[in-house]
Amino acid sequence: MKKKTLAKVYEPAEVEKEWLERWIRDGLFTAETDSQRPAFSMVIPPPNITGSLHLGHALNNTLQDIMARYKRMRGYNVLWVPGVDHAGIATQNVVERQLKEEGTTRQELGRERFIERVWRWKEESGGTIVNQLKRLGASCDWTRLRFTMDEGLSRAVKEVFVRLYKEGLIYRADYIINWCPRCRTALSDLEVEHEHRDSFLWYMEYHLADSSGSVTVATTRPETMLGDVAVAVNPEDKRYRHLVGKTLTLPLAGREIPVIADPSVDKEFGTGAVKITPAHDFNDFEVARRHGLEPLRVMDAEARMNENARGFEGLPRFEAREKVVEELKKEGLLKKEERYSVLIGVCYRCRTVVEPTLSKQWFVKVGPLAGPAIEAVEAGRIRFIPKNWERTYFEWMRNIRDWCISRQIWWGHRIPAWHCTGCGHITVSATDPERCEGCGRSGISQDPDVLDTWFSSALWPFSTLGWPDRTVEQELFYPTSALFTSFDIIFFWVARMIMMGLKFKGDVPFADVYIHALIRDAEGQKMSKSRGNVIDPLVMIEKYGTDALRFTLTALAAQGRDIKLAEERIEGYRNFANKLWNLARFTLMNTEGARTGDVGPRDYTTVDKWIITRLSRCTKEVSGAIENYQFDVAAKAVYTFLWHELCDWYVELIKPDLRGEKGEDRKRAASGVLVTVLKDTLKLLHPFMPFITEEIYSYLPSTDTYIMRSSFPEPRGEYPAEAQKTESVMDVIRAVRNIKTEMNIPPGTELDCVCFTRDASAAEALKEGRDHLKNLARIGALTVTEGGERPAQAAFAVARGKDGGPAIEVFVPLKGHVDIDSEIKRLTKELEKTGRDLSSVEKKLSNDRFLERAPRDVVEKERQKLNAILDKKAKIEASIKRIRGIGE
RNA sequence: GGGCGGAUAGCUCAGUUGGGAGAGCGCAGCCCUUACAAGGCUGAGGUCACAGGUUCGAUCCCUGUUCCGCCUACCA
Repeated sequence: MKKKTLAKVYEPAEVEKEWLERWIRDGLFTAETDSQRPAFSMVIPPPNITGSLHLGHALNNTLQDIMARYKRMRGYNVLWVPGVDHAGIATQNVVERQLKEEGTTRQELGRERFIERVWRWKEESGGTIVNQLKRLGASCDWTRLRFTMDEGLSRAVKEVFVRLYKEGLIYRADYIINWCPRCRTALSDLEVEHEHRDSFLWYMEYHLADSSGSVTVATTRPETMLGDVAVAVNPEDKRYRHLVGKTLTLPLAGREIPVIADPSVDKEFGTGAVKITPAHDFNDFEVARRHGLEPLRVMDAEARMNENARGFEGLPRFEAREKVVEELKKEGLLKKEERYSVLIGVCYRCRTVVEPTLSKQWFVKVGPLAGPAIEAVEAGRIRFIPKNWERTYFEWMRNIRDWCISRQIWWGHRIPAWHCTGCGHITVSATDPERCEGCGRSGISQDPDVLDTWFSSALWPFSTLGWPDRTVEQELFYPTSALFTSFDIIFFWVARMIMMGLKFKGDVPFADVYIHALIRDAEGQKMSKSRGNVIDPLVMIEKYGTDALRFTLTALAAQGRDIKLAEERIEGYRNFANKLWNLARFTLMNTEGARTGDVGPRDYTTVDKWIITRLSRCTKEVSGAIENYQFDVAAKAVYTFLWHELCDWYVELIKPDLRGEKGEDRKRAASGVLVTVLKDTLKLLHPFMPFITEEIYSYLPSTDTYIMRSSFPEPRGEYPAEAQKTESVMDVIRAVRNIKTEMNIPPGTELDCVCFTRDASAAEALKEGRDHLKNLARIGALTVTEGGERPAQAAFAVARGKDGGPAIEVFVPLKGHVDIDSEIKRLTKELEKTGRDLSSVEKKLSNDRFLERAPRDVVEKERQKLNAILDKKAKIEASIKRIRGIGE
């Protein structure tokens, strides 16, 4: 327990640094492998090694950390595995950019030296994101930090590749894929993003070889016509039926191509005749395949026209497009140019327009893997939260296409396949082979391609636990308990992990998938550097503290909705942290001579029982909400309890006790209760705001060294009767305050107060609470009776708790402060409100069908409501009458 | 084209078995009451997008419409 007085304002910087070091030093984040306690495990969605912490990371890891800390406090042996992704294309781009500045290229450097160079870069700059995550307070087991290019993980990748290949689930084939001409690599379908762009639809005329006529085709990509192998029409299309089977002369190229009939052609679009370029269009590829037509590739790796495009060779594709259009125009074959919005695919990394290209690539045959993955979710062995994401998952899984996994880059897991120069056989092996397994010759060379980065990510939940070896970690922690991620990588990552987990571990990789929000700016725009609307979490941490940032993200993270974040929100929760800080400061100022150890029910006053009741409710709500992944609900529950119940009311109510006005015993008990409540509250808050809670806890008389190691609070019991009594007192205080404000009476003015109530308990509460009324409503004499002569010249209000507590008539005699007009105005307003309530209830109760069909308790409730309203209305009316009487 | 989500106070959003509309911020007035002005007290503000339907009763359930997002897709 530290001993120093707290500063007036909470200063996070030093505090955060200190606790982070101590937590790690004392191994508080480290999972045990010899524990009997129940296990709870998660794997972090590995951020890119090139990355820097953004708000998405901050939210994702804050939520995981809340769960991890909560589960630890609940007694679980928690393993949260951290790690970083090697991010093939992104990382290679970073290093290539460096090389460019140095005036060289990776090709000049050579593969081996380039890879060395990337590793060096990783050692120097790759730790950034890890340190940023630590700074966020992420209680990952940092002793188990993994990297997707680690030796162990690389072994897992090879093992998986080999086994899938042997089973025929990985194959190599000539197929049309998405090609990025800038990155000069193949991309998977998911790595292509779609954009609308303004362009044209060009109508080009192809003549029949026998000059007996022509066909006009419409296209958005004229340059690919050089690779056309056919023109297709719908077999149902009467306009073209007579042409099917005839031969056309392809303009500019002079080749002869057939007219074919294929049902995929839309009669309504364009001219109803479409050119078929199988080497550069997905649909055309399929059509050509159905018709046994040989594709013709007309572009090279950088999307320049190749030797098959005679006359255009060497031209970049878009220049070729202009030239093709121009030449067709010259020959009078361009019939029309029509403005058209095209949907194009761009590389998710560099935004270059992707070129669909026929090439030899490696694929995963996904169908057989998808089946069990769908079944696991259907059967509820994996649960998506919120549930509606399951639909999205199914939708994609049921329409999945084979996954292109080879990338023509250097940084990544090299494909464990060796080509024989002699017999052409491919040897696939987890260990580097000496010779071809087909012919036994030694002339073999490894496939130059590397694997899609997501291939290794797909193995993450078990590769990080030591697979393919048998390890204790897998025994204890697989399947993991929960995965936290955002919806944009359900396909990239979540689905693939499920497939691989089921395939290689025979079990799902996680039980729950919690899909959290995406963060946008205050206007709802996605944050991006180009928009300049990025809020940097690190800057926010500097400015407001980590806890404030964490709490903000959490409080805004309602399920199924994006977060719109404005800096003011963070400021608001920084204020909350400061509120807590000052509560602690106040508590410590009053703990001298406090009872050590927990105080118990015997010590509780009515007011104590109220705050204990509220605390118990809050405790239940917080743990229930966290268990259900409703982190925002949990955060708001503590927020309201701490600020608006504990600080606004309880502390104010017991201040006299703490000053010793009720004797030494009560003083010590009161401060004991305060400490107890504060401690529980800190524990409730610790998963959300780890630093400030740990700091404050260290000043309190505690049995645990760390709040992080303490147990999550259990409810301390509820006292409904006492809670109601306190609420009554609070209601009267509010009524008096309201009267003073609305009557323009300075709050400090001492006025007497007369209360009428027939409820014995409420009457007792008010008598007991006399001092509270004096202190918090600043009243003079208090009279409490069942009823009787109503005070003349008095302002009036009916105090009644929200949950239908007993009615209390509150009179504040205004001798010397009478402002008849404003009181009448105030009461009239109140009367109008009551009248509105009345008519809605009366309407219900006068409806026979309501009386017949509504449940009895509902009807009874309405009757009581009616009585209460009528009662209140009568009282206000009487009061108005009396006041008028004064004026006359 | 298919799918998903949203429309509630000036702004951002809660509202989970259909039964008297809530919070935070902002705004207005008052208050330096020795934990906190990064504070306290009080208050104003809403035909719950629109039209139907189910029901005794709908912000909530169903249908349709409008507007706004997002995901997905081989109409060239």
